[in-house]
Amino acid sequence: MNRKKNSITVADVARAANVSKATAARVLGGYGVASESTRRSVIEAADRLGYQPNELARSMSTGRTGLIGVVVGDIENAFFSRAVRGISDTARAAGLNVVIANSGERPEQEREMVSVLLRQRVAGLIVAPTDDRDVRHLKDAIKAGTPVVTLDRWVPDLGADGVCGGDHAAATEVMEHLLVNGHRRIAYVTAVDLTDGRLSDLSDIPISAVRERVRGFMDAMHGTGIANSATFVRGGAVDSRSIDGIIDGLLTDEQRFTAILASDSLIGAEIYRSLSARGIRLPKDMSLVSWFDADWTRVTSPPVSIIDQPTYLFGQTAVKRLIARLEGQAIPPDQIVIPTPFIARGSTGKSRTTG
Amino acid sequence: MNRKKNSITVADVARAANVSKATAARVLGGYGVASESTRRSVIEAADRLGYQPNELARSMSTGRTGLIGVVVGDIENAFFSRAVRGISDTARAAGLNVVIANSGERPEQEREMVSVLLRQRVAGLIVAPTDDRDVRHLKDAIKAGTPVVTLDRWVPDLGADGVCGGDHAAATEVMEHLLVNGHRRIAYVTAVDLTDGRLSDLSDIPISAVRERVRGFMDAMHGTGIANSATFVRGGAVDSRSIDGIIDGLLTDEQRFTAILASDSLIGAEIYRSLSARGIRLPKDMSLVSWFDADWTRVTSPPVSIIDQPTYLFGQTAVKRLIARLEGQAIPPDQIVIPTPFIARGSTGKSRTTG
DNA sequence: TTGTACGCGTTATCAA
DNA sequence: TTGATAACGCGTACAA
Repeated sequence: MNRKKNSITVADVARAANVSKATAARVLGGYGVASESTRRSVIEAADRLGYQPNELARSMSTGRTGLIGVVVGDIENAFFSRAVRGISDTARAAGLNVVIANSGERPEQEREMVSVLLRQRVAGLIVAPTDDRDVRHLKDAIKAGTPVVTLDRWVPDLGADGVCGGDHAAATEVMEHLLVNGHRRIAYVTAVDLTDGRLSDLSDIPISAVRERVRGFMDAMHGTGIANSATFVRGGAVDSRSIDGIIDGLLTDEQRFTAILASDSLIGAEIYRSLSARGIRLPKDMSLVSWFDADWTRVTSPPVSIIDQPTYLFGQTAVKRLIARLEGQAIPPDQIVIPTPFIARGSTGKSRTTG
Repeated sequence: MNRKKNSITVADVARAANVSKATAARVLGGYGVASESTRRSVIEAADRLGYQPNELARSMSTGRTGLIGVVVGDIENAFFSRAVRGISDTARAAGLNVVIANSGERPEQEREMVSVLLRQRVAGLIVAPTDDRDVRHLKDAIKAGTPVVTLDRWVPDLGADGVCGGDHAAATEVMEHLLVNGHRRIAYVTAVDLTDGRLSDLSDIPISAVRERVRGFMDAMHGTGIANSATFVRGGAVDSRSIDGIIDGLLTDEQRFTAILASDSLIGAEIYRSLSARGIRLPKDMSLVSWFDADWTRVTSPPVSIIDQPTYLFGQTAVKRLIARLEGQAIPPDQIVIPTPFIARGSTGKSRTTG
């Protein structure tokens, strides 16, 4: 066993302070009792030697790591990085440390990351599950005693708490706004991979957040007597190229679309860019609404109407719930819905066909 | 000692497979030798019981964690989150895991986070140091055998490798562009806290990246015979309010400023917004350049000229260097400079005073 | 108030 | 090819 670094241990400190290992451990660990004099000499010896407690050994001994694992879809997405900030700040304040991992919105990688974190013996997990139908790894974690809180997404039969936005309500709110302004041909654009880019059934959408929004979208459409609203949903919006393709499709469609809903701010930005490049003016030629209050939505002309998702709060709430679980609260798992209000800005106006 | 979760251990697997602990450990750990038959029965027992190796115990035994610690200024800043992505991807590919922490650009918190990571026994550290003059914690880490690579910033006497942008060169390039276009009254806006918001000496800037840019900025100004260029540097740009104040100051200054350099993309976005709100037109009334190719710079009208910092590459490079250190390469620590080219877009044009 | 001795789950050494 | 057994650094009954 070739130890690489030989860091200072309690034994070293004990020796230097002429006390037993146990005594040194007690004052350094801040538990048990010790006389003022020995306490002083131990502490003196400790920072003379530059003692740094070994958190690994401590965890082995106590059985708890004080670590919480977080698996997000993409840390580069401000949606998630802000949530991570909320998680970190709140966890830190509670004396917990945070380990972050990316799933890249890929189920295999999500499973892999969860496994890594479990082997690291995290006390609990916060995960934004990539696919509703593929959550056995999360169920296993829960069964093995590691509480899980889902972030931004809700998986009913998982048995975990979930913190999500009010997706159906937000979609309804946006649609009301658009319908009142005379819009009827409205498209919903998402990154979700749909067969052929088109939606055949709601259950094809494996992420509850998106599914609920689309459900709200379609409910509203049906309410106005539009039957084929499923054809107004476009999937596969994953990069500039695919989004250019979708925009081209929408612009040349026999349905003369007057408004677009972007399922997240990355898609929103690409749509904005694509429309600008094609000389489409907002809101005159087209209205645009994006989920998430991203920086870019405030500097465009006109600024872009958004659904405000307070993801810092999402994260904060998720941690609080997780901590409650860690403390042994045995209430049934449930869904915590955080309101995500629609904020109208300049990118939405009256439909050109009526206004 | 109340163990909370009693996970399956090698001992359990060994018992189930009717072999000794040592044998089970060998096949599960993938080291040593074992006959094909025992290997099979051990593996069968392992995944029948759902064995998950305890990484903590493994680390205790081997003395290495396979963890690398990262301390960034703010994970919410796309500059850093992209770097973190570069770090994660590269580290993961090398079989290392990543623990991320925020310093909030505050020295105390940076020290605290480094300490936390060290206690976690990370194999190495990647840090964006908040203050050049306050790096004893990093020196201590290095001395104790944990290699450090600084990110985006270079601290000469630290004895650590550093991955940075070509800050002086980029500033020079931008300034050439602006000077050629007739600009002379150019302001540099940074978040760095300067006494009274004004710069008295370059050494007041505790972050090499900013210092080098300002140095390039002032060199170029001096080159045109402008002596008091230090007064063109404005500090304390930390939020909307302070930036509004700075913009107001610049617009009413007796120097009729025609161009502004934003030290990062958060500042850039706020400046853009502040200028727009005041009816200042780009580039007619004012030219603007921002560091970092943030999303928002591409959707404004006109799009904003930037200095492109490939921070994914920064992160990737930092990890590679760190791994080289972990493998024991004993070359002297040095600075790795990554080019950060100026990309002219619509926000920079001829100075109104000459054009 | 202090010290002894064992356990946590692994790896690694050395005999068998 | 296997199995006992001692580390690793810390917490913690229990005894002194």
